[in-house]
Amino acid sequence: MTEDIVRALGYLCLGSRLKRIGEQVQSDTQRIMERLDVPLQAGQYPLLAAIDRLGPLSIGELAAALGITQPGVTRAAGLLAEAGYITARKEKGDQRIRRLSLTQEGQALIDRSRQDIWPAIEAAVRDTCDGLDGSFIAQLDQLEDALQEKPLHRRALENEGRRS
Amino acid sequence: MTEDIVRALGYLCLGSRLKRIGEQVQSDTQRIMERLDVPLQAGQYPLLAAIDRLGPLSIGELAAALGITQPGVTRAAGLLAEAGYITARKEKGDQRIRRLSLTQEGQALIDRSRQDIWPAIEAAVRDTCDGLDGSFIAQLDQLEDALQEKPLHRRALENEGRRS
DNA sequence: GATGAAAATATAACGCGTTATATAACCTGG
DNA sequence: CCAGGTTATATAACGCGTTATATTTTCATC
Repeated sequence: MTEDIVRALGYLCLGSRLKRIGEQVQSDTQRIMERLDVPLQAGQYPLLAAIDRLGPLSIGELAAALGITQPGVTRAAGLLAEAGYITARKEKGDQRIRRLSLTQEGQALIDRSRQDIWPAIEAAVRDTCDGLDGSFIAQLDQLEDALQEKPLHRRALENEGRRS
Repeated sequence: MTEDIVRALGYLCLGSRLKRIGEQVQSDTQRIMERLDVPLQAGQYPLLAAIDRLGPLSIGELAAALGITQPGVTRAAGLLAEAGYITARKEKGDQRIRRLSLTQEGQALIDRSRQDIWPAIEAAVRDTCDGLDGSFIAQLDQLEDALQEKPLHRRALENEGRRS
């Protein structure tokens, strides 16, 4: 087994490493969602959650709320609209603004998520992060090891078993 | 200023958040590299560093060393070969394997990097991470705040000034 | 020593972020 | 009241990761 260079390089590769761990978490999360029949990409949840939490938002407000760029939101919102979870209507008064709201299906999905899906994901992630301590780099090491040893989706499964 | 939803959602959005911070770090790092006239993408450094550190590697070994998938390495290696920093030659004995080595320019770039570039990047990142403490989520909050307040490239600039 | 499985790499298509730029609606000063 | 700048969104092109699959070479077995 060859050395993990990104980990070995430490501060020098912090960006690559954070992206790598983030992708791992997203991919594990996706598996939890698939098992619970959630018809979304993991990355689309924040967008829906933002509208749910803050009320109907413009594209620009969403971009600010999510910390991503406007074209990213425009595209993601297009996909979610196509899937039927949000709708856009032009703002009365300023026709440039398209205000995005949840549809009934979108709201239903959020309701179900708040009830069943989000708690499962959150518990799995919290479980993984709970034991971490020490410097930032040390915690990244531990987090990667923990995800490797028991991925989020396995933790979610075991939590589910324990609860039923 | 609207609420930062990804931060507010905490464990639930950890994947999105790690990716977001990673992209921020990469983008700041890129600016440091541009100022120092490094003709690379920040994400290409780990690949060169791996070959430098471990010697000529096959595509598969590189993928393992970097923790990314083989097609990702194939493409990145193609770009670095095109740019003249690495070469591939078929393994004597097993013609399936293409072993990647640094060219003279690649080695020169690495030498310069070890001397001047990597220390600058590493110092800026270490500077940013040094004060972090507490739980993982707490450290992520602090890291984002620190990057926001003084980006890596500004830290690198100031360090340079201090050294000269 | 041919044949079929396994291994290494390549290619294609996509996800999701980015930057740069185009378009359309709004606002403001002369 | 319109000319020009600003603002909101859309579009295009790219970066860099992924999965799925094709291709080539090797290996093992009969």
